[in-house]
Amino acid sequence: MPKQSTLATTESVDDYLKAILELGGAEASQVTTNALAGRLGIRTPSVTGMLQKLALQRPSLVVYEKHRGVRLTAAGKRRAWELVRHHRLLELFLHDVLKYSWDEVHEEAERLEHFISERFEDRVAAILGDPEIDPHGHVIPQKYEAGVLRDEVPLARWPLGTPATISSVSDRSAAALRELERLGLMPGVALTVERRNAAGSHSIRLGAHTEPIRVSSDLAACVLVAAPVTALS
Amino acid sequence: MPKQSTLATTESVDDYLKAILELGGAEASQVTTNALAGRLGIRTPSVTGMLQKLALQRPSLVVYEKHRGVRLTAAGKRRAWELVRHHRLLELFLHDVLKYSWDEVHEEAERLEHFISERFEDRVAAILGDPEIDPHGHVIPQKYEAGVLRDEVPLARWPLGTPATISSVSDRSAAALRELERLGLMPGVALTVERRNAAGSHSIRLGAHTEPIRVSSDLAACVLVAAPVTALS
DNA sequence: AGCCAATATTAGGCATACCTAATATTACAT
DNA sequence: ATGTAATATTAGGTATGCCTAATATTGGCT
Repeated sequence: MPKQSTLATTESVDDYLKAILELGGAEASQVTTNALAGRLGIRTPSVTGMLQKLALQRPSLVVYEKHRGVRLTAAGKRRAWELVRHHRLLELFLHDVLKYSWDEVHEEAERLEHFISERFEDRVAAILGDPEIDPHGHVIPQKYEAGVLRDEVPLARWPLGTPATISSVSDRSAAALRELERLGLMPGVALTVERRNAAGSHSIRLGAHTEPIRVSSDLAACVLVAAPVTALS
Repeated sequence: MPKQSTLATTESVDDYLKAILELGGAEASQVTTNALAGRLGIRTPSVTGMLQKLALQRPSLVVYEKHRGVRLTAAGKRRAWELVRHHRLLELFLHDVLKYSWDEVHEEAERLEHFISERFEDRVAAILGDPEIDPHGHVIPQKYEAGVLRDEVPLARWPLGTPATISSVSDRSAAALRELERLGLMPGVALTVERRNAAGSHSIRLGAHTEPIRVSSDLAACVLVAAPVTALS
């Protein structure tokens, strides 16, 4: 049986761990107190206090350097990835089985992810056929494993005129998700960025359409793209 | 839109409300501090403190009488019945959709009942076809309504020789549920109590079986029965 | 090097929900 | 009516997780 996270964590601790994982990104950069406070919607003294507490625990979930930021330990990463897996499985389950729309699933998954058992996780995964992708195109980590990284970049950095496929979209803003759906900007969709203006607005041509659509910089910021998958790969 | 409970309650408060509802029974008897402490697994000073706090809230969830016990107010009953509905819907959902066995569902439902949204509740009810009964034979209250009472009595009080049908079984002991299943003592099953001995053990004949089975008093305590439903009713 | 705004920490506090120890009340038996 | 065991409350405490106010530190600009 693969070794798994055995520490009991509270909801708040879980939220900190996930936030550190997400803010730290692929390189697991140190995450600042201010960034965490912003992400979690709480004050910086509260963040400092919690990080100091977490750093003192044994085994420790974080490595905390005063004024310099925080990183997850191996144990912290395991729990954080477990929560990400729970979250993404729940999102897919809410969408495919309970027929939620894709802009409704995030909030409910954010709440439930802390409370489901391993049994529940396994049953949901079994019913969904051990899926690899959630409704927003995010990779669902394998059980007991860290997430994998994909060659996806923000739409804002994709070269003009070069074909791309939408890899994933952020699940954090329900309003943004509704607008993305309305415009047809969903995972798997092929597109080409034709123009960007000074304000960051994008002119984008979708698939076989001839008329480009206008996408605001805020909305573009929610989209990650990748090179199209060729038939040979 | 039916008026619903608008107070935000914590998990602990929810647990108190449900415990008071269940211990108070059909007549909504006053529930003692000691009974609540036993049911919730905490000390009596903690119960006293919480009941005093709940009684002071506006609108109040309980009516508390020092040394005499506690009852739910209308608002307290509404929230308590809502949790019962959540619990029973979740149990059926875990059983029918996620393929949990009937002895596994209680613990998971006990945890999740606090956190599901109204949306989740509605989707689950829709998928299950607005069911009326949970896997243990308990009535699932209608949304926004109190539970209904049925003419069911403990097996220990059913007259000898009189045909009965199992109405519901307690969901609190997983071991008891496994034993009940092994013996075939499940909701809907017809039976006749042939004999009781001084220790409370029952000799029971099931359905068309000719050989009676032996049921301990503890196990019998988990079973509620009713007169068989005739073809005319 | 010095200034200053932003970031971050420290100190003290509040609310929630439980604990133990000490004390008060109740109800039952005699 | 009295005694006593069980029930229940009061008083003070701990842990968790957030808050504000005051203070310290950092990094960028001049």
